[in-house]
Amino acid sequence: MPELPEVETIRRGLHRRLRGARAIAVEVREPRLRRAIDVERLRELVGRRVSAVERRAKYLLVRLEGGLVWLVHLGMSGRLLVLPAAAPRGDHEHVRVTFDGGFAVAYRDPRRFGLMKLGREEDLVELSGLGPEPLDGGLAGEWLGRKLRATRREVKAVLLDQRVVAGIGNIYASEILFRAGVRPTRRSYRLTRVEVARIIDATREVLDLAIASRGTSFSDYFDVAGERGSFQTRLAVFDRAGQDCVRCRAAIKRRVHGGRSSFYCPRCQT
DNA sequence: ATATGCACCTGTGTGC
DNA sequence: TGCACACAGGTGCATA
Repeated sequence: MPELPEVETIRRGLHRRLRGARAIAVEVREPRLRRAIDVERLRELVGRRVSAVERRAKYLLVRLEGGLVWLVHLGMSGRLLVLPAAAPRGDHEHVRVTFDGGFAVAYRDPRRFGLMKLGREEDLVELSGLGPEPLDGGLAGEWLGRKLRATRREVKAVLLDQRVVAGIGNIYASEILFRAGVRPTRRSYRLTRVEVARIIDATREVLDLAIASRGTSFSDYFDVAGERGSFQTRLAVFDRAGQDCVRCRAAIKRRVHGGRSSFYCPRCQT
């Protein structure tokens, strides 16, 4: 479900609510996510205070005093909600961490593709090898440009590769390529310099706009307060097969590749 | 290096 | 109403 804009929206909400709070209880009802939660390790949360909530790619990093990080990935269907401590357990609520101050963070994930662990940052193997953050400025654009020119893969697969650039998923890959005017099936190394520059610009622009809209909610993405995002009303191509292109009125096409759908305008994207 | 298939799970929508 | 099937925002591994 969640890509960079959704995870960033959740990060902001968690940061606001959790900073300075102390965990007082950890309850795991179902440890079997894609990899099982080490429950004993996770219980080391108890008694620790949150110093900040950060994001790396699609991972949330809840920093705790003492140098530990509570790492959460939401997979396809994961959600984090901030609730009153007395709120009833919801469906598929696998983990609940209660904080002083009378509230709790609930992790709900029907498909259980998420990840949750506690560890020192340098031991979190999930974070090593990730590409640069596309919104961090600096050299991320230059790096992405170099990577795009250096591979024969299809450009959409390159954008989805977290080692090349961190945080883009299936929705925003299609949206970025529409904005850049490039078909998802184009071979990356054959892109012109102008096209590469347009992809770099579009990456920033699309992600910034989506964050400003607090993410894309089809049916089941909500932020920590249970609020929907609004970027679904601004999608140009994703999930719009057969509908009119917002620019040229041609019919949007859908293509399936390796089990994943791509959407593009056959007229605007070359 | 690249491509493909599959596995991990549950829920939802569609067509019969 | 039931049933079969396709598909879903992600990742990781095994195999060619």
